Amino acid sequence: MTHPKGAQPYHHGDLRNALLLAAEQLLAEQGAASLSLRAVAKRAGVSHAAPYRHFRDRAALLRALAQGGFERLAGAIELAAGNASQNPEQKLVEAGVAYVRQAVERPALTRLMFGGSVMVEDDAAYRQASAAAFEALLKIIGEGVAAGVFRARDPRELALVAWTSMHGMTMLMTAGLLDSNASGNGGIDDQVRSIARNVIYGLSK
Amino acid sequence: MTHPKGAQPYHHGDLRNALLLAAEQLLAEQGAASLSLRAVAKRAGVSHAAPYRHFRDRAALLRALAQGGFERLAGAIELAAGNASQNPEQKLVEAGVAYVRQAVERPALTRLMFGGSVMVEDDAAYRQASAAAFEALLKIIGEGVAAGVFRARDPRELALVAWTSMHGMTMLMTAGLLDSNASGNGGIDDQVRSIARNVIYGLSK
DNA sequence: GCAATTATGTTTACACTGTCTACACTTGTG
DNA sequence: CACAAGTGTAGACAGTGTAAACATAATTGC
Repeated sequence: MTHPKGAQPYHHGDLRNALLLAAEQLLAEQGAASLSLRAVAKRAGVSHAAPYRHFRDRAALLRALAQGGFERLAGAIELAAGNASQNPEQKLVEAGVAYVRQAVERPALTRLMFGGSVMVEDDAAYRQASAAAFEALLKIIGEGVAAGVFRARDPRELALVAWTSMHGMTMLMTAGLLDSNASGNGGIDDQVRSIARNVIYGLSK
Repeated sequence: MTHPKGAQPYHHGDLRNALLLAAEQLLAEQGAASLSLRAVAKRAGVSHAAPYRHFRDRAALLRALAQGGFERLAGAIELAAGNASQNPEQKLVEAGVAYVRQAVERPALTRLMFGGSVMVEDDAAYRQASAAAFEALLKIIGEGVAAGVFRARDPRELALVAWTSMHGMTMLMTAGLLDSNASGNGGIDDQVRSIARNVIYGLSK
């Protein structure tokens, strides 16, 4: 530590995380398209080329951001399923609520995660993070099938149905094509529960 | 027409459409993020500022592209529903197949349409085009409810369920998180049919 | 017919972006 | 304590969106 107090140290100390934090803020403020690496550097109080010591390029930064989002998502699903009752149906519904809620709270991050513009290369950590979210869901379904609550089918098939529904709702909401703020925040949750139950019980008579 | 033959006329004649066409090609080739207005202009054989005579800015071009996508989507749904048998369930399934197929054929356009980065302002034509796609779906469901095939609920509620499922599948596929090319093109259709039927009949026993 | 107006393209210019290279400082290691 | 590796800075470059000034073609009013 040679820097006199009051002056900024030449080395930031934790720039990588500081950049991710700044980037997440800017992402939420103005969306991914207009998120400039230079603005991220400026917000972190660092020169415009400094990020290149921690991320190969802009895409790598965005990928790291998305990866963090998947980790939080998987955590939220597992937490919700754990808190819900033992009833697999209810677990599934609450997992869906957690999924959508998590996404709607961070629409820009969600669109980044699922937008497809990131990740084209097979970033291993990235794929693993997104797979973990699906596995959490798969576990709930598997238990439900074992308990005889859900139809005796390949849990992967049923999990896919649940996932696509919740994911579709998420995407439509973050795209602004669904009233994501219909009658407050509880409104979203109820909307998700309604859809989830309809998926569970089916559309047909 | 003062231009000698062999030379390009000063006025293009149909530049707006030429720009949209060029943009759609570039979109498919390299995605929306790196779609530059200048590249579009170059492909249309025109100077880099010419597009500004037809689109206020880059976003306006993208919005026009997305709007066209919605119109095609609505058309594909209606066509599929019309071709299917009178059975509302089957109509619904085939509408889903059309929806997903249309999207998977143009992944970049689809992500543009539903990516949320476009359209923030209430572009009336845009909203109308996207609403038309939903109305086509609503009609199928309404007929099914009237025929007693689907449960006696608000058709909007049921349509929402169907929409979210199909849309979720679409988004996961175009993001590369689902095997969109699992065993050829028929593979997609079958996957959609499987999910659609599961939604119709429900997950629970 | 033909001038005036409007529509449509071009050129030039500017600020901003991602990224590269050369350099400076700091920190650890022999 | 030298020196190598790691981390941050400064400057440069090509490419971007967009605005302004200008050029040309098409249209309109007489």
